[in-house]
Amino acid sequence: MLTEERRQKVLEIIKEKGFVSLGELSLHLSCSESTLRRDLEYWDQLGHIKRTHGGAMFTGEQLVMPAFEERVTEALEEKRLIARAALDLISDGSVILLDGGTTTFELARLLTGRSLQVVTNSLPIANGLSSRREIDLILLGGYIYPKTGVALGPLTIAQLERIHVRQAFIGVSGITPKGLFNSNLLLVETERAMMRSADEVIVLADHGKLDRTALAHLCPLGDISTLIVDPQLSPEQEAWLAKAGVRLIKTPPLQGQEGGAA
Amino acid sequence: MLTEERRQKVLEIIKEKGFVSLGELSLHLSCSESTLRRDLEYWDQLGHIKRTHGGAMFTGEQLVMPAFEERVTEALEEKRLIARAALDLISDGSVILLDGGTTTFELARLLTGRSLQVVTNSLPIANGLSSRREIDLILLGGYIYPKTGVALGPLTIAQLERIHVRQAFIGVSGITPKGLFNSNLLLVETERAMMRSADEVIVLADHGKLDRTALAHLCPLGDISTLIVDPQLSPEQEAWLAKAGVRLIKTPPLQGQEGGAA
DNA sequence: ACATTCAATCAAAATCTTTCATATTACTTC
DNA sequence: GAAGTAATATGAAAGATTTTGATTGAATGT
Repeated sequence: MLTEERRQKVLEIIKEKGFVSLGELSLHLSCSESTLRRDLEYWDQLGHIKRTHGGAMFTGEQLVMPAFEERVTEALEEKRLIARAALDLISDGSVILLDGGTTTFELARLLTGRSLQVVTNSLPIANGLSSRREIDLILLGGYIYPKTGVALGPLTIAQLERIHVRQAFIGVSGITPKGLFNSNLLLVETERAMMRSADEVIVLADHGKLDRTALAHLCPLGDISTLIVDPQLSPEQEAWLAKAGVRLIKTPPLQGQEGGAA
Repeated sequence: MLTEERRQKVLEIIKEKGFVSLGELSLHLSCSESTLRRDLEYWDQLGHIKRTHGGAMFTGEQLVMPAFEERVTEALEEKRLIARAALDLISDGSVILLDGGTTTFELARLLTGRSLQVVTNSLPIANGLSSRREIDLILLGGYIYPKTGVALGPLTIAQLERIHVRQAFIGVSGITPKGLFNSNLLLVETERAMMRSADEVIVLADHGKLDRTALAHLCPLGDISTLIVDPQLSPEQEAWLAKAGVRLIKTPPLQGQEGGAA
């Protein structure tokens, strides 16, 4: 097999799977791991993939999985449905803000083709949207938190003070009757600034986030306009959300659920 | 068989299969490998195929990669040498600013392993550096110019006013005795702000940029501290650069790259 | 602390480029 | 139309490059 041909196959596999390990690659292609490493290096240089310890992930041409956390695949279908529900709230030509996070990332993927102004502090989202001509992208700068690739801190907050958006879509780690939580103190500072900049605050969360807390308290429940969640939440949870005056949007139940078709 | 006829067959086979090796080609056509190589060379020149080690691949109708990645390979070796020369100017632990552009991108690539604070308005650079733990990354936000993925405009400028860096590395489209040029008006505004934020302004350019102008005038020559360029510039060019008081750093010539010559 | 995984290096194999002599084609001239 | 000449195409060989798989010590993640 020709060098180029093999490289194409390598890229194809990575593109298909999102992430591969070296061992997995060498199952498909008969050549040494050294060679595969070199191929990964090659595509990495061209920016189509990103090498990681143990393998590589696709980052090229399209909206891609965030290069950051592996939680992405967790509850993926639910996140997609939540993102789709969020999409329905967005009208053409408006200005929205997208927080970092896996669910907002899913939402970003769905925005293609819509004429919008999108503000975000998330590197993966900016990445995916940057080549879309139909979308005006405004990136929030600041200190980049390496773990998730979002901009945080005083610079980000200062920039938010000069920006006003119709809707802000926020992801959180936990929701309890006490309010919303996220895992990082700087992050919640930044998210508070986002909320101040928005007419409407829409929180995206799967039911797993309910009744869970995290390190940093973001705000009381009353500060948000809308919560979009999948329908698998308990009646009690629904009750205290209603009591706090949160507008609750439940996604339709999973249709093709069951059995992760291999 | 006529030459033309054989060449057509060669192209046809490549188009059909996508990839072919030389051996495979010579099964279908009875002539020497030398001749087939010349045929591949012929079609390669016309852009219908791309020669590779061991054979060739069809490219006639394939889509081309976006502008950014394409330009990367142009004068790549020179850019790398320029980037390497720039690297020598950076001391560990310092704060640098990287403009967008292909040469600064090469520089960013070389930064891995150095403990630095890096400020950039370039999405591709931020991408590459975001997971490096040894590097503190500060991203400049703003309107993202889709063509090159850099942040521009008033938001970016406002953010730069709150930042101070030791060295700013800037890429330009043209350099003449009249000064520096770039292709985008918003971009030069932003770059001026970068220059204001830096103690030292270092411009990276290959010799092809000399004596070329572009749409937007950035600044007179006197405003920059240092120009790093490959050594293929004319004596006149060197003269007017010296006259303007620009510190000129020439990279070593391409061929004579010392180092690990075995 | 451990087991992986990585980057760097090396030698062998494959392939490439260059060069040259020969064969073929095209063109000129008579 | 035939012979001679220039231009191009071909095949083969030598030396330079590239690719590859294996091996090493270093770096990384649990």
